[in-house]
Amino acid sequence: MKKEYSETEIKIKTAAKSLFLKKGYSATTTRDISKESDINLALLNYYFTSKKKLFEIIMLETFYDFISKMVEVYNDEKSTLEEKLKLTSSKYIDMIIAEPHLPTFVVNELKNNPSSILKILKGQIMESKLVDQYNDGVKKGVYKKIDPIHFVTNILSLIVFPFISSPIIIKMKKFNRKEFNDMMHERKKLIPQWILQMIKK
Amino acid sequence: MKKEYSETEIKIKTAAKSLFLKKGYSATTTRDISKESDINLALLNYYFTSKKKLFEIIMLETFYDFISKMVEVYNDEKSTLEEKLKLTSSKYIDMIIAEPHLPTFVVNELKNNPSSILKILKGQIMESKLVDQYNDGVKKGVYKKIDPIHFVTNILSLIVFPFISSPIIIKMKKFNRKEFNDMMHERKKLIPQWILQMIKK
DNA sequence: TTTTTTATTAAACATTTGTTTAATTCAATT
DNA sequence: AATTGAATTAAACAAATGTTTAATAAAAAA
Repeated sequence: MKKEYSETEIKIKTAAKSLFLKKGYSATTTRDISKESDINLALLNYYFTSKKKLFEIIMLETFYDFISKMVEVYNDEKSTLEEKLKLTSSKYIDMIIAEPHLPTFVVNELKNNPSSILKILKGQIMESKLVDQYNDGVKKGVYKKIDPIHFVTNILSLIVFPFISSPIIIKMKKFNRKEFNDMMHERKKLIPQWILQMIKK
Repeated sequence: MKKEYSETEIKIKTAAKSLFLKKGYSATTTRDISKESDINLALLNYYFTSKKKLFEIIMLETFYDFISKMVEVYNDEKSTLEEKLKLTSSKYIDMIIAEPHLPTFVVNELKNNPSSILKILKGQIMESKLVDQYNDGVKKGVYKKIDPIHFVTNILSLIVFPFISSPIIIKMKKFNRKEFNDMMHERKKLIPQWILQMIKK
């Protein structure tokens, strides 16, 4: 599964990831990548065969990082449902602030290439500890009886979508980047509260 | 503001919109458009000067449709806050089911071209009747005192994001397209309820 | 040291792509 | 019917782009 990459390969991958995330697959040229990584153009094909292959490697790694961050938290045995909500919000918001292009990139590749990406995604979410805990709450009569897919969907929506629509928010509130990020940090606390209110009877 | 388009211009625009929405700007070629619209390649430049100009026209029209649907409902004088929530959910979900590529398209162009798109967006949302009604509720002590930007953001997040992440949802639940759409229809009722629970004290 | 393999480079190649040209057809006007 | 201007077409052009080649440099193995 893992592969050891040489120094040049890492240089290429790093530059390519940055460009693919920022501009997407089609708008990124191999010459862009060679320039950004400061390697000779031919080395891209020498090491990665083709632009497409290189892209697929990066895409899979990126998507894997994105999903596994969620899966880990959702399947933690010790934490409560509320703690899981807090940790997920916090981790994701930090991750996306550090890499603002991540959501649109993932979203686009989901659309263009759903099958290959989604191999990663087995039952790790709908059969997670978090969903169990939610279902327990339903049985105990403290949570409303709604298909947990809505619960899972809503968490991700409230966390991720604001980043995707950041230009709108920034415009509407006349924010600068810092003020926008502050708003996102604020949501780390708010989202878990909101989610709990949504599911409570 | 408005322009009368000839039959051929409409054929070009229709095909171009469909392709730009599906594949994005860079991945759509002028030859794709000429083929799909069944017009001669040179006519694209004859009528629209360049691929870029054509794209900008389509992008602005599309974005305008997307936003104005929200602005209209939000500024309706007669309806209550709850009615506005219901109507927005319902209208948007129907719109996106009919044009599933819309959200990712808007999202991408927001990222690539925020300034030109957002000219459309003045204070029509943050100074809307809906936000007034929310602020009234806060004053009356029935709603929690939180910056209304969160309120507005959450509405759009819960409506739009599930479509963007549809491949994930479909995979997790082993849905087909119809079952996914049914889930979205279900959310027309649920989202207004959730939003109200989120803001209530 | 010599040989062999691996890494790197500049240049070339073949397509693709956006755009333009120049000729032709069509429609409206005189 | 003749003329004018707009609409349409096939072909060509120039630039961009992904990939390959063939030569050279560097590193590893003998």
